Amino acid sequence: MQCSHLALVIEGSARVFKISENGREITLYRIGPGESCILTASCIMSQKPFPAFAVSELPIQALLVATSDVVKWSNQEPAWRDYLFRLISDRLSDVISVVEEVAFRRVDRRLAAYLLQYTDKDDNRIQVTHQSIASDLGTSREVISRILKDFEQQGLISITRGAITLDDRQGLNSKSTES
Amino acid sequence: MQCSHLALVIEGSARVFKISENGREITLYRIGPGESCILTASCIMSQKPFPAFAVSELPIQALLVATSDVVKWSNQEPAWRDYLFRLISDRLSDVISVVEEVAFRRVDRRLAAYLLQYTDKDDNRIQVTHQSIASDLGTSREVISRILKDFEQQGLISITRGAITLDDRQGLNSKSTES
DNA sequence: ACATGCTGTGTGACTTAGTCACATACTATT
DNA sequence: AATAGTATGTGACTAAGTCACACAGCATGT
Repeated sequence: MQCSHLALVIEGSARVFKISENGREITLYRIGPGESCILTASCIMSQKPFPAFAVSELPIQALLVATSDVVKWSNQEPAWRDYLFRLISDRLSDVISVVEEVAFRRVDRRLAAYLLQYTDKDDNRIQVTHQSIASDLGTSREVISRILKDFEQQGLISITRGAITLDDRQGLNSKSTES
Repeated sequence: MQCSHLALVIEGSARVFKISENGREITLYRIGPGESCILTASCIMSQKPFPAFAVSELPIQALLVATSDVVKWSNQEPAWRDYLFRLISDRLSDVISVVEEVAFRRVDRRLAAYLLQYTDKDDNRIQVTHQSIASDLGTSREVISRILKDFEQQGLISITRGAITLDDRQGLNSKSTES
């Protein structure tokens, strides 16, 4: 995939992920307002192909900047250049964190952290399928289902089709951080 | 860790890696001649702390560039700026590859690929401990020892203390690529 | 030479993770 | 109510990671 434009996200969000031959996925990072698909930026500046996929999660409103302008501005505008640098650097640390997570942390802890991070603070509910959690964490659906069931039996959450409710944030939190 | 200089490697190589609480390690990428510790670059340009460790493997000869110069040149020299961009971009794809490997590929396949990549083409020998392979691939020593033993029993390699000899590159190669 | 200690490797038993093949349950549509 | 499509549950098996410890190879000093 060659990039002809750089998308500057104003509203919405997108998920950038890798996909394996057998169809498993793992999220590398997300892009929110004020950010941009830095892989695009990266492949614009270094003229290389794009090593991952991206899909929008929330409807996206974005500015499209032509590659020629991206390059031109980075020649003329220190602020723009700094913005690009910071963008790539941030993604680099994001992806390094993912490596760390996948290589070192147990799935149940990562799942607990995921739930705490993405669940609505107001109603303690999150609308997701087990499959989409699995795709985020880079594991398989069955694994997520089983751990969720475990959490439920420990009274930490309640599971319904397509949604999860957190009943004990405290407990989940200690799960996510324990040894 | 704050970075006061950017190291431009002329000779030698270094390994950049993450380390977990329990002491397990995983290599993120290596730095060779003509490259530089881009995490350093990254944290210079974005003024953030450094998210990993690096150690030299082969004795390193390097140019140290003061951070002030790094910034100044990137304002004035398009070529220097492009060099920096490409460096970070390359690291980003390196690390993304690592994510892919760890999340999706089996350890035996990764180990076979590792042996093929790092073993001396002339004498088909590589001098490494099982532990250092494990630290590279982000797994534990026992796992590596067992798979190596497996490979040995299949006649693919010979194991001696501190070194491995490849007896069947072909066979290893099909191992590393099979489904 | 031999004793000592350090580093590297082997192994069993156990837990956690991933795969495969299904069964079952919930929802929307007709 | 019947059906199709999506979501979840589960058992059985393989792969990977952990823990505890045995043992082997090599260097050192006396």
